[in-house]
Amino acid sequence: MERAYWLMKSEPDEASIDTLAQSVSQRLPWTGVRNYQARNFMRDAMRIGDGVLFYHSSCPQPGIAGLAEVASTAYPDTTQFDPASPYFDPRSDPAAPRWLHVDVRFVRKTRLLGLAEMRATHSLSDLQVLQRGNRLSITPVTPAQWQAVLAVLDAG
DNA sequence: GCCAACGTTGGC
DNA sequence: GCCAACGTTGGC
Repeated sequence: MERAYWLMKSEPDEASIDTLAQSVSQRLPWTGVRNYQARNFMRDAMRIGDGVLFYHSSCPQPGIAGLAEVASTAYPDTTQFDPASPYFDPRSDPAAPRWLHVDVRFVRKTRLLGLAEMRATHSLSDLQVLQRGNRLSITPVTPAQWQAVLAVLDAG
């Protein structure tokens, strides 16, 4: 299967591109996804080696902050069973975990490609994350969109 | 299956 | 803090 591409949102207060870069293995479990569509992308469509645009959300400067790579297939998210976790889900059955996640590996930081610039750039205008009403924390990116993002990053 | 109420996301 | 948009829940 050929390499696919994704945009994954993270709140930098929780996990930023620097968190990923500075983690021991430069690799983090993408825990906390509690949306079925986003979960299904990880479970059904992601493959090891897929490219990831690391996006900072809910922060002063939202935008793409770096590149990463899918580093595992999907496996159960342990935070769903931890009552102390904000991601605790009392309705999830340990025998059939509801929530899964992949691991993500650091590739490199980029300049911050801010949301306003993304919106102002024609070649990026069809990115799913920019579409009206989109709230998904994980969205697919086409090979053409991936190339366009890299080109815009280089141009800046 | 419908749909109103409620919760969450996330930019501004 | 506001609010648009969308997802989830649960009564019926």
